[in-house]
Amino acid sequence: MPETTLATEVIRWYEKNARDLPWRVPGVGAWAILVSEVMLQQTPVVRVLPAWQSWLERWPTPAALAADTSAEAIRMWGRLGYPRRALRLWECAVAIVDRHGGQVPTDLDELLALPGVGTYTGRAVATFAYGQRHPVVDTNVRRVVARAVAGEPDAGPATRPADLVATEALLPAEPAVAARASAAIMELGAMVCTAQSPNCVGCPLIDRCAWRASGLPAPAGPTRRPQRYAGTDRQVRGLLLAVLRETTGPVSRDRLDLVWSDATQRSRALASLLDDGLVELVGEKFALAGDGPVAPTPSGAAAG
DNA sequence: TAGACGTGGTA
DNA sequence: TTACCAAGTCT
Repeated sequence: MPETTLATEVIRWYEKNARDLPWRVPGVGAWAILVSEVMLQQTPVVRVLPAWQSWLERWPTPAALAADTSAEAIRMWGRLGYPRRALRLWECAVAIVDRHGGQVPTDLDELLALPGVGTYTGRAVATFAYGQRHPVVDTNVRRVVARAVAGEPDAGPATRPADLVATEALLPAEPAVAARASAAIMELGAMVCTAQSPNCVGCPLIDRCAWRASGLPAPAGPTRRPQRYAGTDRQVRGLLLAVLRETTGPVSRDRLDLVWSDATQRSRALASLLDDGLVELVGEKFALAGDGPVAPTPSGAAAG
């Protein structure tokens, strides 16, 4: 058994091999890190990079975003995917201004209470922005721990409390070092211990990996049903939203009818967008939420 | 807890 | 071309 800990080994590897990602630059604020974490949810780094830059140039603080409309946030989100994240991030900015004086909270429970901030994102912000000691468990970390520690070919489909416990057990005592370890394990999962074809030869854990030790057993079988996209409501929602994103004001139903031939599915998709709060009804027309004719401003003359 | 929720790149 | 996958969250 090696004398060093798993965390020490991975941190050492990280020092040499970490990518130069802008949200990892020392001094980057909590807001910038929060934005990166939300954008990174289910979205590859290469696509987040330019979006993150633009977003922060326009809205360098939660207050700046909160002062703008949710419609602008949804527009700026562009084609990153899962546009509900844009709306939640905007709601998040509003909540940060309302409840925390414009400062991203440091307390984990307060972070977790923010819209769009879940088990992973809350701990990621508390850890990477504030240097606290929390298990930061994403799909990469779960995979590394499942393989290296548990000897299993892959992690389960969702993060469970047990995953947090197992990861916490790997963290060094010192908060700053634990934070480093979390970033390093995540990076290892993203760059080396990948889902598809792990590069075991380049892995710092090769000599202590339980999965490797048991002969790299293959995954049991089809873990989940494949997710189709073409022809789903999801695709129709995307088409509908794309039209609204590219238009400044409200759009007629006739215009939206052009994006999809099946009226039933079209209506269902539009209804779900309204239900999600991504789209709003403006008279007979439809607009991005917050893009309505009258955006009530607290300082405005209108009484309301 | 399983399923919904975008989008685009790679094999 | 199909299938999988990419730093999850919410219901």
